[in-house]
Amino acid sequence: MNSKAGYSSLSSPLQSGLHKSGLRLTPQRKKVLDLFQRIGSSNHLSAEEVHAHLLQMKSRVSLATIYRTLRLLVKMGFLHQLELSEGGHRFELLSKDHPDHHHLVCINCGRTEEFESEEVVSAGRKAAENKGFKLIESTLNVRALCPQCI
Amino acid sequence: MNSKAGYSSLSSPLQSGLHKSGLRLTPQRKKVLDLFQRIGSSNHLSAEEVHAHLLQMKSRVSLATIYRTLRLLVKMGFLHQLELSEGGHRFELLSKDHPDHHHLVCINCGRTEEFESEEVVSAGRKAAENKGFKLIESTLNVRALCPQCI
DNA sequence: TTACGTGCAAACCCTTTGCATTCCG
DNA sequence: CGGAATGCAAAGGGTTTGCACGTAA
Repeated sequence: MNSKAGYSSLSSPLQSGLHKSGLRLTPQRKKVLDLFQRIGSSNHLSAEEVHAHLLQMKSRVSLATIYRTLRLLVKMGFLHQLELSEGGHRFELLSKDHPDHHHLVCINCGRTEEFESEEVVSAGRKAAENKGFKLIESTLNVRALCPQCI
Repeated sequence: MNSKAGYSSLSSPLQSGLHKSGLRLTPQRKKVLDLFQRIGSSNHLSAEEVHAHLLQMKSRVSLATIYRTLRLLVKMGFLHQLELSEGGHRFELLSKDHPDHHHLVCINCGRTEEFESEEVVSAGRKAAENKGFKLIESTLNVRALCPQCI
């Protein structure tokens, strides 16, 4: 039933999420989210890169629409926006089997590794509690040099 | 010998650091660093804000020079560049009595609190070790809502 | 049919840069 | 004096927006 050949014509999470807010499922929105799902959750793409990837698969989506769509998908919780690069943001798929994680970035070549850490999560939680803040998310960015760049 | 009551005419850290590299101590560079020292290490200023603060104290320093100076002071280790705001970078004074610390930011009003955490520091260190990276710095950014904005 | 969404280009914000002039050492 | 630094304005990169047309529901 739910195999590779079968496809879920019955309202994808994206479609139902959109409809709930009176928004529409457009081919462009579908293509952008599909791209992230196809490349997996460990990839971090910039808006320009999303644009380029789609072009490669013969889908011309304007950059303006890509920016609008990325913002929307972040707000809807499908994507996560990273703050790690110097020039511009990057986005990654947010999935259950790939929860709270942090990034180790080589400041020389940009290579990025991910890791998880319960201590970091609890440190963020404690900090928020101490100051009376309501936690939204905490992200640890580790700037470093990768083996090749040392 | 010394004219006024106790002043350190003998080469400030800024001056000696600059001279070591064949660079010069200019009034502009002095004013920017002085500003950060005057407001203390818990303030996070954007380039525009530095510009405005200096104007208030009747010092016109061009924005271009402020950007150049901020980059220089970061490279020299006097300032630290934060990655937390959506629009543009912020800078803070780096001092010994105010070491490794992290930021709790209200995503609504921008209010920022600082905190320290040994667990976070060691989590970053471990992550770098595990992947064979050479650690440079690790910063935890906690996005949250402050009491007033909840 | 009718909002909502798209594409295009212009506008925007933050930051950097080229160049003539100023000025530190 | 000579090279470094400044100020100005223009250029630059990433992102947003106004508007007319296209299109999902």
